[in-house]
Amino acid sequence: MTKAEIAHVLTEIGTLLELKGENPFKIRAYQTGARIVESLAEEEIARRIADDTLEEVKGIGEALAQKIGELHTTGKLGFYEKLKASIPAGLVELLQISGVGPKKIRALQAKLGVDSIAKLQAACESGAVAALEGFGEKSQEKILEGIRNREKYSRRHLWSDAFATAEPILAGLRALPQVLRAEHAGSLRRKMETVGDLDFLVATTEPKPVADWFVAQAGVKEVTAHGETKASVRMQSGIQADLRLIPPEQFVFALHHFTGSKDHNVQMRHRALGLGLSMSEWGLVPAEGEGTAKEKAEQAGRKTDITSEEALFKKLGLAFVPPELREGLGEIEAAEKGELPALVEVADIRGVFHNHTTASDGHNTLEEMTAAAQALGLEYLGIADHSKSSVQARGLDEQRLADQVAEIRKLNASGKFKTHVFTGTECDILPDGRLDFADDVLAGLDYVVVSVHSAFKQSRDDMTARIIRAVENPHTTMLGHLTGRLLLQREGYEVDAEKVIDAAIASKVVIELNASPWRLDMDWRLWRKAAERGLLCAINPDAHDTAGLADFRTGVGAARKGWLTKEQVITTRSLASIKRWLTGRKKG
DNA sequence: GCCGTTTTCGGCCCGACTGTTTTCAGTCG
Repeated sequence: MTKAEIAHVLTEIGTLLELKGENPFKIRAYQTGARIVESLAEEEIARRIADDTLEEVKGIGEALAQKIGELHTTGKLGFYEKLKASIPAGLVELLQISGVGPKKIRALQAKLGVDSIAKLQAACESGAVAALEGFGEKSQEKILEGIRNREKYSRRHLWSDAFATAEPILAGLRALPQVLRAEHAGSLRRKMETVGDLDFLVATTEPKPVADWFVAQAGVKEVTAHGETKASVRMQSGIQADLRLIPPEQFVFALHHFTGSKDHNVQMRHRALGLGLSMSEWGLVPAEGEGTAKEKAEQAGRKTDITSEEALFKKLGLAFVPPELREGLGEIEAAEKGELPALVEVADIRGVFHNHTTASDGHNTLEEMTAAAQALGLEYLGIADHSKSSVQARGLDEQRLADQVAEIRKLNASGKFKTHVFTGTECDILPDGRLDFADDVLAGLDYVVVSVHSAFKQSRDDMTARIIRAVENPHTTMLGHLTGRLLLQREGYEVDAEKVIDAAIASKVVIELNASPWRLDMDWRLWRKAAERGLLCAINPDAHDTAGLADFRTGVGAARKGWLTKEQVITTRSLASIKRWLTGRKKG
């Protein structure tokens, strides 16, 4: 079994145990275990199973090590099969309903025999749920509403869509006279590729008018909470937005807390406890003594010297951890040792490769794209239209490619734009790993992006060998979207990323971080280790129109999540440096 | 189920909001 499949089983076990009413900490152990498995390299898991050292990984004990080993070697787990058999399959889907958790599900099953969404709906419609102890009319209504909208409400959203929704809300909050400071938090601030809901934090001494504005703003479909310190709304798009109203002196603690991630926060609290401090969204207070954490924090908050996240981290003996890194994947250890990377920034980007024009499936002409690149301050723009096999995308044949190259050379020579245009292609990787153009055609271009656009259903081994063959072609400059995934729409094709990365490093081929909001591929989780081993990254917007060029900014967010520095991202290099690099590759 | 320069047992983050309650459980983040 692959690590992704193992992690999936561990997560499933956690969910099933939850439905059984098991010890919450046991459940968390499985969830943590799943996350740890995901964070390890495929080969490390295999090695640790082989030499029986899985238990040395923090968070994995005897029981988890045994289960992971069994899954990895046999592809099955007796414990999991039995557990699954003991719980009606329909119970798991009940968890999707907003406001319904494990305890309510167990009560509904025990007293009404509910074991599916259909039965729950029927029970609500007959009024049986409202009559149940611990439930009432409102609960019943809420459950029905949750059933009706479960798809819409549970859906995640592309980071860029979430950001587009959040921006005007944040601006609206900042414009209120009672608001001293407002920020967004959560996975949006951490630049996760998808976002579940929006979190807004406001520092204020007059929370009521702020909450009132928030629940009454345009685009609100439903108000789900409206309290003293918190308000929640459901927007028309189905995305939920939460507002937290915080006294100014506690704002920094809340900002850190609600930025998360959960794993990061657990580790931070643990660290604080080790220093005799209790950490919460309210503040950082002595762990000992009388009173609730909130009471202590309120007293401490008035005289706290911590007024920035930098100071908060410093108090715990840590360097400032940028929000993108707060995933509980080693950032705290690195911050402690002063080994956090200086992350690449949007301002570092000097150019972009892999963009389309009307020659293939783009919506803007070469000149329009170049003008847009110049307006973005980019020194160079790579044009990489599709090759002839991508018929659906009007891929260019040899003649049309030659015409385009001539057009680009003419444009560069004209001096019309400051932005230099590189000639390239997004050359299809054919099912057997050959490229869609002959060597002499490829040799005439400034650079070559190779991508898979067909035969997605090949076996993992075939796909891996296919891509590696393409990567090893001496004319290949960079590999496009490693997995071909479309976030929230389509899984990527099966491929052994580790092996492809090794091949790319060996062949001095760059892998792109496709910055299209739907792709963000290669995934940020793979970048840290790959870059440490020497892989270079190109942040490519894969723009199909002028507006799409700016997506490189979204890509920078993903690159930062992957711990990438300016040096590891080739598109931060100057035009002169890139020209030297491209020429050098041709000679070498 | 995991972990340990306080611990091999007893902790494991903790508070807000809602709806059902008459003092609190469940859910959520």
